Amino acid sequence: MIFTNPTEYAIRGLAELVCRADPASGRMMIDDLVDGTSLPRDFLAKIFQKLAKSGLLSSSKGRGGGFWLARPAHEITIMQIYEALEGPACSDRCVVGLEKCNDHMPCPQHDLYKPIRQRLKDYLNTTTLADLAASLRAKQAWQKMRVMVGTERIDAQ
Amino acid sequence: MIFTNPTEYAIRGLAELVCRADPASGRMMIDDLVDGTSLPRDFLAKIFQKLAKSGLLSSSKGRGGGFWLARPAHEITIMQIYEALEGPACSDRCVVGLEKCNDHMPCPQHDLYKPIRQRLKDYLNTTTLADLAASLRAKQAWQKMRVMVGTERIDAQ
DNA sequence: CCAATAACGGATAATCTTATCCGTTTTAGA
DNA sequence: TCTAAAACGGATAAGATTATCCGTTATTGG
Repeated sequence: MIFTNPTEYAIRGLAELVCRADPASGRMMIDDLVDGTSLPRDFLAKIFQKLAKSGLLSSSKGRGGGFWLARPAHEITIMQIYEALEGPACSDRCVVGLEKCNDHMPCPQHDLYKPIRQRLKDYLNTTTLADLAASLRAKQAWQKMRVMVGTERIDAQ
Repeated sequence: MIFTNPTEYAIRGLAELVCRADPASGRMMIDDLVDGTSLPRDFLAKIFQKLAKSGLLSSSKGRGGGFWLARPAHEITIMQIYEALEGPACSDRCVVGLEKCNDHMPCPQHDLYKPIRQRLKDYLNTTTLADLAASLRAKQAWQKMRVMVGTERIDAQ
């Protein structure tokens, strides 16, 4: 509905990175990052390379290499990830796809949809990787608890 | 961002239908509907056939045939068009794509995004073809006015 | 009843997205 | 300095989406 496949991989991959990277260096290899998850190794590697080029990630080759955030997790927003992968201002088209619709030549739907679009943008702009990592940790703790209590099959999937 | 290409074509095509069909019968042929627009004839025909199968449109073959709304324009919502083409409940996944996330096993992001998703759904559920047709008419009148005043090139696309 | 016409529907093509593969380059540790 | 290891990057494959084509079927007006 909102993100493409690669963008979702990126978000999940980055959240995993923040959660599980070596605390001292913040660094992690793709192979380590991927295991325990269902993220596709090669494809995610390509995506991370793109994120490195766009300046969200840093990387180094060779032994001891890997990826790490180019700046603190609380300074990387979902919007930045989104735009790095799907291009800038990719959320500004007319909702209903009428032709040549923008703020200067609006159709009435444009104005009706505007607050919704704005709300979404606010979410994307204020939610950071730090938040996502916290969410991921919370979710994992939650699942672990459920397994212990033995209710994990009740409403799985 | 929200709709696929075919869904946008459908929305535009249906809005055109409502605006320009024969007022008495509400009926219109694909060929007439398409001209004057940039809508792709054959592809839109396929989409309209799908909408006919799903019960939003009625159609008849042969001479004097064409398409017409199966019920009044104000009773057809964007959501119905959307679901006819992209499947039911297609807007309920976890925003950030964490695995197995739903209302029973939420991640925190799930709850944060919920009101935004709800807002969007409300819009899709309350906006009807009648509204879209009105928007289309307003937009066309607006453009016509601009052409007459001679300012149409100032901020065109 | 015939011919023109319009939607129908299956086949196919084109394009874009998603995914994988593999040789290359870089780096560090032994 | 050599070797193993890791990201890099180009090529390619696989699949899904988007789009077109064309013969078929149904309908109606003449």
